[in-house]
Amino acid sequence: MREAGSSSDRLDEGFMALADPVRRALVARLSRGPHTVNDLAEPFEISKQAISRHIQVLENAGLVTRSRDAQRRPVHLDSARLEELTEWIDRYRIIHEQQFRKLDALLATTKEPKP
Amino acid sequence: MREAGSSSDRLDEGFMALADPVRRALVARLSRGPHTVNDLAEPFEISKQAISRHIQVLENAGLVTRSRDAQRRPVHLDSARLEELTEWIDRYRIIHEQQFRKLDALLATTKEPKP
DNA sequence: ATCGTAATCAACGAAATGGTTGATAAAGGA
DNA sequence: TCCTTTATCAACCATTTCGTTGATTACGAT
Repeated sequence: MREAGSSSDRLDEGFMALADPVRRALVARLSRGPHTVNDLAEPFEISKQAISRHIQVLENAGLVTRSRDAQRRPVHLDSARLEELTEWIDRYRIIHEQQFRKLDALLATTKEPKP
Repeated sequence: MREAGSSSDRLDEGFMALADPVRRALVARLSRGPHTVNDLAEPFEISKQAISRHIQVLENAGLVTRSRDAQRRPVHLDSARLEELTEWIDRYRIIHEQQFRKLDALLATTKEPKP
Protein backbone atom coordinates (compact mmCIF):
# COMPACT_ATOMS: atom_id res chain seq x y z
CA MET A 1 0.00 0.00 0.00
CA ARG A 2 1.33 3.33 -1.01
CA GLU A 3 0.25 5.65 1.82
CA ALA A 4 -0.14 8.50 -0.63
CA GLY A 5 -0.59 12.14 0.28
CA SER A 6 2.57 12.68 2.29
CA SER A 7 4.27 16.03 2.27
CA SER A 8 7.08 14.53 0.22
CA ASP A 9 4.63 13.18 -2.35
CA ARG A 10 3.02 16.59 -2.68
CA LEU A 11 6.41 18.19 -3.27
CA ASP A 12 7.30 15.51 -5.82
CA GLU A 13 4.13 16.11 -7.78
CA GLY A 14 4.25 19.87 -7.40
CA PHE A 15 7.80 20.33 -8.64
CA MET A 16 7.31 17.71 -11.34
CA ALA A 17 4.23 19.58 -12.53
CA LEU A 18 6.24 22.79 -12.90
CA ALA A 19 9.12 21.03 -14.67
CA ASP A 20 7.38 21.33 -18.04
CA PRO A 21 7.16 24.46 -20.18
CA VAL A 22 3.61 23.72 -21.33
CA ARG A 23 2.36 23.34 -17.79
CA ARG A 24 4.17 26.47 -16.67
CA ALA A 25 2.51 28.35 -19.51
CA LEU A 26 -0.84 27.02 -18.33
CA VAL A 27 -0.14 28.18 -14.79
CA ALA A 28 0.87 31.59 -16.11
CA ARG A 29 -2.40 31.95 -17.98
CA LEU A 30 -4.46 30.67 -15.09
CA SER A 31 -2.88 33.23 -12.78
CA ARG A 32 -5.03 35.80 -14.63
CA GLY A 33 -8.21 33.85 -14.03
CA PRO A 34 -10.06 30.60 -14.77
CA HIS A 35 -10.18 29.13 -18.28
CA THR A 36 -11.73 26.15 -19.99
CA VAL A 37 -9.66 23.36 -21.49
CA ASN A 38 -10.48 24.39 -25.05
CA ASP A 39 -9.51 27.92 -24.21
CA LEU A 40 -6.22 26.82 -22.68
CA ALA A 41 -5.42 24.45 -25.54
CA GLU A 42 -5.94 27.04 -28.27
CA PRO A 43 -2.46 28.66 -28.37
CA PHE A 44 -0.60 25.33 -28.38
CA GLU A 45 0.23 23.14 -31.33
CA ILE A 46 -0.24 19.89 -29.47
CA SER A 47 -3.58 18.09 -29.29
CA LYS A 48 -6.36 19.01 -26.89
CA GLN A 49 -6.05 15.58 -25.29
CA ALA A 50 -2.43 16.31 -24.46
CA ILE A 51 -3.44 19.59 -22.81
CA SER A 52 -6.19 17.80 -20.92
CA ARG A 53 -3.62 15.44 -19.48
CA HIS A 54 -1.29 18.29 -18.57
CA ILE A 55 -4.17 19.81 -16.64
CA GLN A 56 -4.74 16.51 -14.88
CA VAL A 57 -1.11 16.53 -13.82
CA LEU A 58 -1.57 20.02 -12.38
CA GLU A 59 -4.77 18.90 -10.68
CA ASN A 60 -3.17 15.82 -9.12
CA ALA A 61 -0.41 18.07 -7.84
CA GLY A 62 -3.09 20.26 -6.22
CA LEU A 63 -2.04 23.30 -8.22
CA VAL A 64 -5.42 23.72 -9.91
CA THR A 65 -9.02 22.83 -9.18
CA ARG A 66 -12.02 22.52 -11.45
CA SER A 67 -15.62 23.61 -11.28
CA ARG A 68 -18.54 22.81 -13.54
CA ASP A 69 -20.48 25.00 -15.97
CA ALA A 70 -22.73 22.97 -18.28
CA GLN A 71 -20.40 20.83 -20.37
CA ARG A 72 -17.47 23.04 -19.56
CA ARG A 73 -15.04 22.45 -16.69
CA PRO A 74 -13.29 25.68 -15.88
CA VAL A 75 -9.83 25.33 -14.40
CA HIS A 76 -8.80 27.55 -11.48
CA LEU A 77 -5.33 28.12 -10.11
CA ASP A 78 -4.85 27.30 -6.41
CA SER A 79 -2.00 29.41 -5.18
CA ALA A 80 -1.80 27.72 -1.76
CA ARG A 81 0.06 24.79 -3.23
CA LEU A 82 2.38 27.14 -5.09
CA GLU A 83 3.17 28.74 -1.78
CA GLU A 84 4.02 25.35 -0.30
CA LEU A 85 6.64 24.91 -3.00
CA THR A 86 8.26 28.30 -2.50
CA GLU A 87 8.31 27.67 1.24
CA TRP A 88 10.29 24.50 0.79
CA ILE A 89 12.85 26.18 -1.43
CA ASP A 90 13.15 29.29 0.70
CA ARG A 91 13.71 27.32 3.88
CA TYR A 92 16.92 25.78 2.58
CA ARG A 93 17.98 28.81 0.64
CA ILE A 94 17.84 30.84 3.85
CA ILE A 95 19.65 28.21 5.88
CA HIS A 96 22.37 28.25 3.26
CA GLU A 97 22.69 31.99 3.35
CA GLN A 98 22.88 31.97 7.13
CA GLN A 99 25.69 29.42 6.95
CA PHE A 100 27.44 31.77 4.61
CA ARG A 101 27.16 34.62 7.07
CA LYS A 102 28.48 32.38 9.84
CA LEU A 103 31.45 31.51 7.68
CA ASP A 104 32.14 35.15 6.97
CA ALA A 105 32.04 35.92 10.67
CA LEU A 106 34.38 33.03 11.40
CA LEU A 107 36.84 34.13 8.79
CA ALA A 108 36.75 37.62 10.22
CA THR A 109 37.70 36.40 13.70
CA THR A 110 40.36 33.99 12.41
CA LYS A 111 42.78 36.78 11.78
CA GLU A 112 43.84 35.80 15.27
CA PRO A 113 45.69 32.53 16.13
CA LYS A 114 42.91 30.30 17.45
CA PRO A 115 39.33 31.18 18.35
CA MET B 1 21.83 22.26 -32.56
CA ARG B 2 19.99 22.49 -29.34
CA GLU B 3 20.30 26.15 -28.31
CA ALA B 4 20.50 25.07 -24.70
CA GLY B 5 20.60 27.36 -21.72
CA SER B 6 17.36 29.24 -22.24
CA SER B 7 15.47 30.46 -19.23
CA SER B 8 12.81 27.85 -19.88
CA ASP B 9 15.41 25.08 -19.99
CA ARG B 10 16.85 26.23 -16.69
CA LEU B 11 13.42 26.17 -15.09
CA ASP B 12 12.73 22.72 -16.56
CA GLU B 13 15.91 21.31 -15.12
CA GLY B 14 15.62 23.15 -11.84
CA PHE B 15 12.09 22.05 -11.03
CA MET B 16 12.77 18.56 -12.32
CA ALA B 17 15.79 18.33 -10.06
CA LEU B 18 13.67 19.19 -7.02
CA ALA B 19 10.93 16.72 -8.00
CA ASP B 20 12.71 13.83 -6.33
CA PRO B 21 12.87 13.15 -2.59
CA VAL B 22 16.47 11.96 -2.69
CA ARG B 23 17.66 15.10 -4.45
CA ARG B 24 15.66 17.31 -2.08
CA ALA B 25 17.31 15.55 0.84
CA LEU B 26 20.68 16.24 -0.75
CA VAL B 27 19.83 19.92 -1.13
CA ALA B 28 18.70 20.02 2.50
CA ARG B 29 22.00 18.60 3.69
CA LEU B 30 24.02 20.83 1.41
CA SER B 31 22.27 23.88 2.79
CA ARG B 32 24.34 23.30 5.95
CA GLY B 33 27.57 23.23 4.03
CA PRO B 34 29.60 21.34 1.42
CA HIS B 35 29.90 17.54 1.47
CA THR B 36 31.63 14.84 -0.52
CA VAL B 37 29.73 12.27 -2.54
CA ASN B 38 30.57 9.45 -0.10
CA ASP B 39 29.42 11.60 2.74
CA LEU B 40 26.15 12.43 1.02
CA ALA B 41 25.53 8.83 -0.02
CA GLU B 42 26.02 7.38 3.45
CA PRO B 43 22.48 7.79 4.88
CA PHE B 44 20.77 6.36 1.78
CA GLU B 45 20.13 2.74 0.93
CA ILE B 46 20.72 3.18 -2.77
CA SER B 47 24.11 2.77 -4.40
CA LYS B 48 26.77 5.43 -4.43
CA GLN B 49 26.59 5.51 -8.22
CA ALA B 50 22.94 6.42 -8.02
CA ILE B 51 23.74 9.28 -5.64
CA SER B 52 26.52 10.40 -7.95
CA ARG B 53 24.03 10.66 -10.78
CA HIS B 54 21.55 12.55 -8.62
CA ILE B 55 24.30 15.04 -7.90
CA GLN B 56 24.98 15.35 -11.61
CA VAL B 57 21.33 16.18 -12.14
CA LEU B 58 21.58 18.91 -9.52
CA GLU B 59 24.78 20.16 -11.11
CA ASN B 60 23.28 20.28 -14.61
CA ALA B 61 20.39 22.24 -13.16
CA GLY B 62 22.90 24.70 -11.72
CA LEU B 63 21.78 24.04 -8.16
CA VAL B 64 25.18 22.82 -7.00
CA THR B 65 28.81 23.30 -7.97
CA ARG B 66 31.88 21.23 -7.21
CA SER B 67 35.41 21.95 -6.18
CA ARG B 68 38.41 19.71 -5.85
CA ASP B 69 40.29 18.42 -2.82
CA ALA B 70 42.72 15.58 -3.64
CA GLN B 71 40.55 12.69 -4.87
CA ARG B 72 37.47 14.22 -3.31
CA ARG B 73 35.02 16.52 -5.09
CA PRO B 74 33.10 18.50 -2.51
CA VAL B 75 29.63 19.56 -3.56
CA HIS B 76 28.41 23.07 -2.74
CA LEU B 77 24.87 24.40 -2.90
CA ASP B 78 24.34 27.43 -5.14
CA SER B 79 21.37 29.28 -3.78
CA ALA B 80 21.14 31.71 -6.69
CA ARG B 81 19.47 29.12 -8.85
CA LEU B 82 17.09 28.25 -6.05
CA GLU B 83 16.13 31.89 -5.93
CA GLU B 84 15.38 31.86 -9.65
CA LEU B 85 12.87 29.10 -9.08
CA THR B 86 11.07 30.83 -6.23
CA GLU B 87 10.93 33.98 -8.28
CA TRP B 88 9.12 32.22 -11.07
CA ILE B 89 6.55 30.75 -8.72
CA ASP B 90 6.05 33.93 -6.75
CA ARG B 91 5.48 36.02 -9.82
CA TYR B 92 2.39 34.06 -10.82
CA ARG B 93 1.24 33.46 -7.28
CA ILE B 94 1.19 37.20 -6.72
CA ILE B 95 -0.57 37.92 -9.98
CA HIS B 96 -3.20 35.40 -8.97
CA GLU B 97 -3.70 36.96 -5.57
CA GLN B 98 -4.03 40.40 -7.11
CA GLN B 99 -6.71 39.07 -9.43
CA PHE B 100 -8.46 37.73 -6.36
CA ARG B 101 -8.41 41.12 -4.72
CA LYS B 102 -9.82 42.69 -7.85
CA LEU B 103 -12.65 40.18 -7.82
CA ASP B 104 -13.38 40.90 -4.19
CA ALA B 105 -13.55 44.59 -4.91
CA LEU B 106 -15.89 43.96 -7.82
CA LEU B 107 -18.18 41.80 -5.72
CA ALA B 108 -18.21 44.40 -3.00
CA THR B 109 -19.61 47.04 -5.37
CA THR B 110 -22.16 44.63 -6.84
CA LYS B 111 -23.85 43.70 -3.59
CA GLU B 112 -27.12 45.55 -3.94
CA PRO B 113 -29.68 42.87 -4.90
CA LYS B 114 -28.75 40.05 -2.54
CA PRO B 115 -27.97 40.52 1.13
C1' DA C 1 -34.61 12.25 -30.98
C1' DT C 2 -30.71 14.22 -33.18
C1' DC C 3 -26.89 17.06 -33.52
C1' DG C 4 -22.88 19.78 -31.88
C1' DT C 5 -19.68 21.08 -28.40
C1' DA C 6 -16.55 20.10 -24.44
C1' DA C 7 -13.79 16.97 -22.48
C1' DT C 8 -12.05 12.53 -21.20
C1' DC C 9 -10.80 7.54 -21.85
C1' DA C 10 -8.00 3.91 -24.07
C1' DA C 11 -4.31 1.93 -26.51
C1' DC C 12 -0.06 2.65 -28.53
C1' DG C 13 5.06 4.04 -29.29
C1' DA C 14 9.20 6.93 -28.41
C1' DA C 15 11.97 8.87 -25.16
C1' DA C 16 13.50 9.87 -20.52
C1' DT C 17 14.18 8.51 -15.60
C1' DG C 18 16.03 5.89 -11.77
C1' DG C 19 17.94 2.00 -10.20
C1' DT C 20 21.42 -2.01 -10.61
C1' DT C 21 26.24 -4.14 -11.28
C1' DG C 22 30.95 -4.26 -13.16
C1' DA C 23 34.88 -1.86 -14.93
C1' DT C 24 37.80 2.25 -14.90
C1' DA C 25 40.25 6.59 -13.67
C1' DA C 26 42.68 9.57 -10.49
C1' DA C 27 44.96 10.82 -6.37
C1' DG C 28 47.55 9.70 -1.94
C1' DG C 29 49.52 6.74 1.54
C1' DA C 30 52.07 2.31 2.69
C1' DT D 1 55.46 0.36 -6.76
C1' DC D 2 51.30 -1.55 -4.87
C1' DC D 3 47.06 -0.74 -2.53
C1' DT D 4 43.14 1.97 -0.92
C1' DT D 5 39.95 5.59 -1.32
C1' DT D 6 36.96 8.48 -4.07
C1' DA D 7 34.23 8.98 -7.78
C1' DT D 8 32.67 8.28 -12.44
C1' DC D 9 31.60 5.64 -16.82
C1' DA D 10 29.02 2.04 -19.31
C1' DA D 11 25.60 -1.19 -20.22
C1' DC D 12 21.36 -2.88 -18.92
C1' DC D 13 16.40 -3.18 -17.22
C1' DA D 14 11.84 -1.54 -15.31
C1' DT D 15 8.90 2.21 -15.01
C1' DT D 16 7.08 6.64 -16.18
C1' DT D 17 6.25 10.48 -19.18
C1' DC D 18 4.54 12.73 -23.29
C1' DG D 19 2.74 12.74 -27.47
C1' DT D 20 -0.48 10.56 -31.04
C1' DT D 21 -5.20 8.90 -32.89
C1' DG D 22 -9.84 6.98 -32.37
C1' DA D 23 -13.80 6.06 -29.53
C1' DT D 24 -16.83 7.57 -25.84
C1' DT D 25 -19.24 10.26 -22.29
C1' DA D 26 -21.82 14.39 -20.79
C1' DC D 27 -24.50 18.24 -21.54
C1' DG D 28 -27.39 21.64 -24.18
C1' DA D 29 -29.69 23.31 -28.17
C1' DT D 30 -32.72 22.60 -32.19
